[in-house]
Amino acid sequence: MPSNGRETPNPASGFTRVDPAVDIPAMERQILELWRATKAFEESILRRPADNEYIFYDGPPFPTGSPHYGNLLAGVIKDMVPRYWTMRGYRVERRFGWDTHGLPIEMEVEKRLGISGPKAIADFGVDRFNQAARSLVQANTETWEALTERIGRWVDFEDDYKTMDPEFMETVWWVFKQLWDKGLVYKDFKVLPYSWGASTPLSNFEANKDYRDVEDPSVTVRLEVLDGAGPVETGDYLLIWTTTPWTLPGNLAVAVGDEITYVRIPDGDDHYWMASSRVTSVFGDDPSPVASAQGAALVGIQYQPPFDHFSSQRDAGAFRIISSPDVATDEGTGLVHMAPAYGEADFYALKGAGIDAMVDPVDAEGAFTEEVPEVAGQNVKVADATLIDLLGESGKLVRSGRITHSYPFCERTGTPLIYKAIPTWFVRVEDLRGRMVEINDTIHWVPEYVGTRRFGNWLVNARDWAVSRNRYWGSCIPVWECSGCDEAVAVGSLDQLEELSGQRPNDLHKHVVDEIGWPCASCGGSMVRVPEVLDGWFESGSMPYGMLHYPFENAERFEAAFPAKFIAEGLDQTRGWFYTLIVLSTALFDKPAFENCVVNGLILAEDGRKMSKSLKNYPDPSEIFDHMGADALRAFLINSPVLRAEPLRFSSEGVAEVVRTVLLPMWNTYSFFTTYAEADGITVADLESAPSPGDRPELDRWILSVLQSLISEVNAQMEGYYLYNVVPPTLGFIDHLTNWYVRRSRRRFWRTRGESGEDDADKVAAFATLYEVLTTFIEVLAPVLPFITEHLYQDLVARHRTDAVVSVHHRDFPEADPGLIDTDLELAMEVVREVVRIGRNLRKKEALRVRQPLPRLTVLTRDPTVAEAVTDHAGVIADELNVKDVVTSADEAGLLRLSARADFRSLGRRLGPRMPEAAAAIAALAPEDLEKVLSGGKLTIAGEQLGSGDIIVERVPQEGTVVETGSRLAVALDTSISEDLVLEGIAREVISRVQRMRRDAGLDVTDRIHLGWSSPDETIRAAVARHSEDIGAEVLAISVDEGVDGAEETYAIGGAAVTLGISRAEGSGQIS
RNA sequence: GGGCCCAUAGCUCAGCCCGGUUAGAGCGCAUCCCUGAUAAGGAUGAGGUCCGUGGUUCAAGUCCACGUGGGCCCA
Repeated sequence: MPSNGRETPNPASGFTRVDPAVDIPAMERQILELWRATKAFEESILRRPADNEYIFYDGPPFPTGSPHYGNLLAGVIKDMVPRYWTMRGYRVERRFGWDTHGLPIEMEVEKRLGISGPKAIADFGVDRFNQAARSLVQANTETWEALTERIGRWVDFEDDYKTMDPEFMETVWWVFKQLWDKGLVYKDFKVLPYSWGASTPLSNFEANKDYRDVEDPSVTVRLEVLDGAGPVETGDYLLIWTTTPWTLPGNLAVAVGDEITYVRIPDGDDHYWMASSRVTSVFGDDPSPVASAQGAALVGIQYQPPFDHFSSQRDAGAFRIISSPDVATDEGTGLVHMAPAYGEADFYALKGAGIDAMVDPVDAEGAFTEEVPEVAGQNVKVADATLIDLLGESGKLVRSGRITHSYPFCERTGTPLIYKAIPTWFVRVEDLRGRMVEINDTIHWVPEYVGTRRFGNWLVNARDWAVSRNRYWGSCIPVWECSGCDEAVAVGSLDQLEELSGQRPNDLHKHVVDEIGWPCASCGGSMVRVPEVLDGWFESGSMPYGMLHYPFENAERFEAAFPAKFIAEGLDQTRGWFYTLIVLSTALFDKPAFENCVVNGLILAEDGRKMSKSLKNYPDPSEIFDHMGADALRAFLINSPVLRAEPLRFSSEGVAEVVRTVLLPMWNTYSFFTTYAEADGITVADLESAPSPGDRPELDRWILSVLQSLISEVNAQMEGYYLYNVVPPTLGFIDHLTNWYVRRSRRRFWRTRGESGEDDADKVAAFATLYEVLTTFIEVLAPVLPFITEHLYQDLVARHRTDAVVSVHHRDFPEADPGLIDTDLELAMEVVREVVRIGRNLRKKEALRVRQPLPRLTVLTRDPTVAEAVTDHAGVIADELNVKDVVTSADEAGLLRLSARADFRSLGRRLGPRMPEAAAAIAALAPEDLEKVLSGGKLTIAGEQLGSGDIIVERVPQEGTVVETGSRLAVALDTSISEDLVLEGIAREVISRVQRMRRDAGLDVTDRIHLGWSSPDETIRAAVARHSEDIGAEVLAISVDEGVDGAEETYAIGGAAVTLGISRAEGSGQIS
């Protein structure tokens, strides 16, 4: 493989002028064509050695709808990094992945089929339902492919992975079996939102979709204390309150808050306990507590439950007061009825109290079972009334009313939701927690805080993971249970399934697997698969293994390539993919699943709100592509706060800015190069014959040095995954290149070739330098701007070299050549640019246009390095600022005066409270004292010996001078304008006017003209006459004659008129 | 209710980790320059109670606490 720049050039190959006006989107579409035609992406992988892999994991998105900016952003990051490491010589495979299972897909399928809920799905047929889900997934992938390609993301859609592939699903079984064998899986109850209408638990997300204001019972119930202790006497009553009387048969405890104060209120012969702060809401304004206690003191007291159907549960610890941190006193009585089957907080409070009891007398359709015979068969909401009556009859009802409140409903069936304990499979994440935290510490997160704080905190508090879902379209929980005994088997492969059942299905979805069973090995009963499917996150967390069908295939490859070097996703994946990847990799391999993780923030619409299709508050991505192109969008996104995991307000203005500040300057430079290369007939052979960089003029060495510095900076940032630090130094480089190198070099490119050997050498050096800079710069930017860099590569490199690699993305990423870096030179040029900047500022302030030559510019400095930089570049400065002479001087008498202030940083620590006093004294120092300090002397101020390290002496211009100070120097302009200079200034004005006429006449930059002029003004006549030769040379006039003839224009210069006329000379248009 | 993040110019953001007295950039705006990159390019300028309150300190945009507003995630 040839390394960069070593391909065989076609020596005769010349360059073709490129129009500076560019249609970027059209150019990008051509590049897409080129990539397709040359299979550039596939090649970029194959040409890197297979034993030098860089592993990237692509987090699988749901194929619902079309990709939004968040997906595109993730795509850009996932493209830029692999492109970079590919250019660094690694083989970076990029297989696209699809998260094909899960609730969002099922919901979409239900919508399309017009059915809803488990009953409807069962009637429709799980097999047909799953088939519909599969078709939907396949149909939706196309828009993704189109937009992904358009943004320039190179990723393999052909060899993609899908979580619904049988191979992937088999690996998921294997993963589950690993956990099972390690004892990390268990089954328990989990309280979930439940729809009796649909006979199914819902996700929290679904449960939040339909809240309605409804009227419900509001009952206060008294529960008799059975074993009083302390201030609580036997026979006292605990007051509880609920809006769901149907949960009272399931009551197993009453909760208090440890810190809450409870009081004993007498009422007739009875005494009631409740939270002090809630007394008036129950008893009105005249409560007279006779005793009080903190909640913690009440814990353990036994009471008589509202109903006695489950009184045997007392042996399990039920019907006692327990403590719960969730008890609040903003409603109710501060004594909270606990029915663990019907409330998540209840469930955990009993667990926390060590009470292993649970009763659930409500069936799947929301009706009471025979366990509560009084209401058996009644729906819970219907049973409410009966139960309230029963409480009244038993004397337990204290108050009964109605309350209107907001309550969740089932979005699909319109029935009220209840909470209900559902058997659920868990992974023991809490056992893995410590190790997960340690493993997380080895991961490099960008930005860092996401990993160390946000994700780290999440890990420390990780709870066991509920991995089962009562759904249909997903990987199955591969557990078979015996109908007759406790036997349970986890199946981890098709081989095992075949061995057990004699069957080997080619699809592992629920409708197939549920049909498979075998006789129980211990009791001869039948082994039946449990009904649940796996959480989709379990599958995406299994992606590193599932993608390769590990361990059934690719075992060696996987082991060599795990963990991944790099992943990138949004901040919302903290609890999602990042988490499940780590849980599973820790459980299975005791390793992280990835080494570097780039986390991006959320993209908001320009108005700061979420992007919303219905609000139309953001431009369609394809609009951006059509108007400004993918490169601009990529650079905009990469350079934005989303790369720091912060939200970004998307604005197409920002994208347009990238076009203006990055793409157009690059294109302009490219156009500039090709224009003059063509005009001069520069060939590749000419470029090759240029002197080696070290022997070229300083300006060339300078820009090459700046380029090398940029290369080393970009490499450092990319190696650290700080993608957001790549664009800013690039912008700085573009400024150096266009506003200094090209501008300063222009005349070198124009000089007529062949007039002098010395000029030719300089010209070729300039062309070679600009060529090398451009062709290297595009390599640096190729990962960010894959299109424009490819275009330039094709035209500037590939065209001229017979065995060049076909794409810029196949080249090796540049590495900085320390031999070309000259920091002294870079520093000197900074000084020069500063002098020029200050000089322009001065001219502006003094209203002295640059076209008017001035006699002298003086740089005031005592720094020999600065003085040397100025002296060495006096010509450049003189040219830029149109002055006749540039000198340096250390003598600032009459121009600058000294001014002092304290160096707080060094003095503050030493002086402490005496600081303000010293600062005032320093500001008031006399010039002689300052001179003394400057020459190394010490002064006694505030009782301290202070020297040059403590006092900052600055020079400021004296009033009435044409002087301006910079950070390390001052610039003085001599503004006396002699007669000669006036004439020269006029000549420059004339040149300027003629150039404008040339442009307005549409002449080519190489066209020769005849110039005629006339003026009634003596001074102008003198000026033009004296400088006619210079004028002619500047405006490419082969004759300059008094008397106008042809197209003419009259201008005012310094209040006097001049008439100019130009005409194109015959035979012009030759090489200049 | 909890965790994390953010709040600096009209807009988008640096600066904050490690405190130092004149807070920067780009865009936009205004004024001007250049005219051989020209449907480009450049310079200069105006514009800031650094969200609020309190604290620590000789010194706070920067550190601490509390609050306000916004975001993400979780409950």
